[in-house]
Amino acid sequence: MDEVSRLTAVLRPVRAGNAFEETVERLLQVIKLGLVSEKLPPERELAAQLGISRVTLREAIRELQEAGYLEVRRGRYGGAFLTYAPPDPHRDDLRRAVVEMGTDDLSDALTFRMAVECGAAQVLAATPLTPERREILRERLREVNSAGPGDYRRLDTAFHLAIAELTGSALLAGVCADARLRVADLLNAIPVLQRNIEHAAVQHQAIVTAILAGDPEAARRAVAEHLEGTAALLRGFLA
Amino acid sequence: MDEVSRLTAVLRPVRAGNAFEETVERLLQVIKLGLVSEKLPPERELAAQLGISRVTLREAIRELQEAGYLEVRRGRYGGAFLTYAPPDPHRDDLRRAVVEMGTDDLSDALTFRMAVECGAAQVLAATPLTPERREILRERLREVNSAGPGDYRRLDTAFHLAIAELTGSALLAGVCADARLRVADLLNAIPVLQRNIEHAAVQHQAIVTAILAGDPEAARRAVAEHLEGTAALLRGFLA
DNA sequence: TCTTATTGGGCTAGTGTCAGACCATTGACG
DNA sequence: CGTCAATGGTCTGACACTAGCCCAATAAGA
Repeated sequence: MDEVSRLTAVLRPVRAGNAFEETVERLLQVIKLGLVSEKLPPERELAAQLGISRVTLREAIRELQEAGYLEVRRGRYGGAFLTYAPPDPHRDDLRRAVVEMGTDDLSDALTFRMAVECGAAQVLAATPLTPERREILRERLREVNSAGPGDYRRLDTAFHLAIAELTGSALLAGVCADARLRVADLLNAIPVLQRNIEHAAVQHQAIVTAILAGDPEAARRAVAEHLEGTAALLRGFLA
Repeated sequence: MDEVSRLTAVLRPVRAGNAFEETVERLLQVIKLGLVSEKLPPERELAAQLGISRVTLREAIRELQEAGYLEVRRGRYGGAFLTYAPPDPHRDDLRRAVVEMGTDDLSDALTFRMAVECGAAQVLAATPLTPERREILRERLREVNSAGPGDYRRLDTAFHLAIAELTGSALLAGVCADARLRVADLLNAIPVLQRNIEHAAVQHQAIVTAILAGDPEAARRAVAEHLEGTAALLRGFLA
């Protein structure tokens, strides 16, 4: 590894694409992850949050509207309403999603997710938590445990993101969200089986227990084991 | 944590600023971290790597030239040559750097760095490594151990980034580089004492040993202990 | 000494993006 | 049934950024 290759991580592109494309991507992932339940925030507000102009945001919304993800209504109490229901996944969908993504990108994304989510759990476990924050974590766990089939992915994501957000680091929360977004299409293509949910519930419980006990080692290990399950499943398609 | 706050991580700005500002920032950090030793790559090449036009890159370079970081020479074998030597740090510099950064941002950056670097080490330890990659890691360790006072920061950074890069995840390498960049000014303001170097050398050795032994637990713990030292020092200024 | 490849310097036409203002529509509520 | 606040729809002038091209300078090597 010479000087040149040492620079690749730092001299990566300053911006991923044009503002329009990035906005479409972000909104699409927000929708697919179920992070927004009914309608998007008003355009002016959303544009401000995303740091783009209303014109650009509207172009992105129109794209999603034409693709059938949104229905836009004018007037007071109007907005961009979600018209998206995650399709019932089949095994072929998963294979197609994996192929579409590319093996290198998938491997990259899985490694990335493993690292940042384990890191977040470890840091959170090593942090003194206020009773309020401990309760938030427990609440997220309860939510995902009581989720119906349609809500499961959404609440599972919310649980995992909560771990990163509770560290108080916006940067860390950002990369964890990013890591999730990168595998969202793949996760959506995996059928949610009752057996998997029960298995995940045990692991989620272990994660929360370790964090609340202030045990970074156990927290890290629990998250690693949890993520290894889906990672192994997805990697299986790489062969 | 309601739906709105759950969105903050994913509805963050699509782009940090304009291309010019971001480019200046990136180049400045590359220079300050010592990731490039003599001169920058040719403009056309650098612009392509950063994903920006030559015009924008040239504006950024001119800014850095006027600020005294670079000297630009025309003609064949010309280029943007570094004219930057890290100043001898004083305690006041560190205090000033911490105040300038802001306590929230500093805390965020330290948490972020802890999470992603521990995550990277853990993942790398859990990955089967080719003999070549094992040797690269040992080589980086040797380099930092044999570093002179002027080279220490640079090679220390190279060692840490190598861990992330060896995972093979460009995303992970990117965020680890980013994490380093965010605390670069602060690290540069900390005097490099012989005692600290010796202490760090022991910890570096422990990190490498754990990774080569394939022990994610130990790798994570070693990195955490290593980073906790500087983190504690910097946090001391927050009081 | 001359040639030439490589590099920075500069220009232009075209596109992307923005801020801000104003218009159009809608539905709750008095 | 009218009012009005909130929201999407549209336009404009300005600026940022890009791709591509050619020029100017430089130093190694013939």
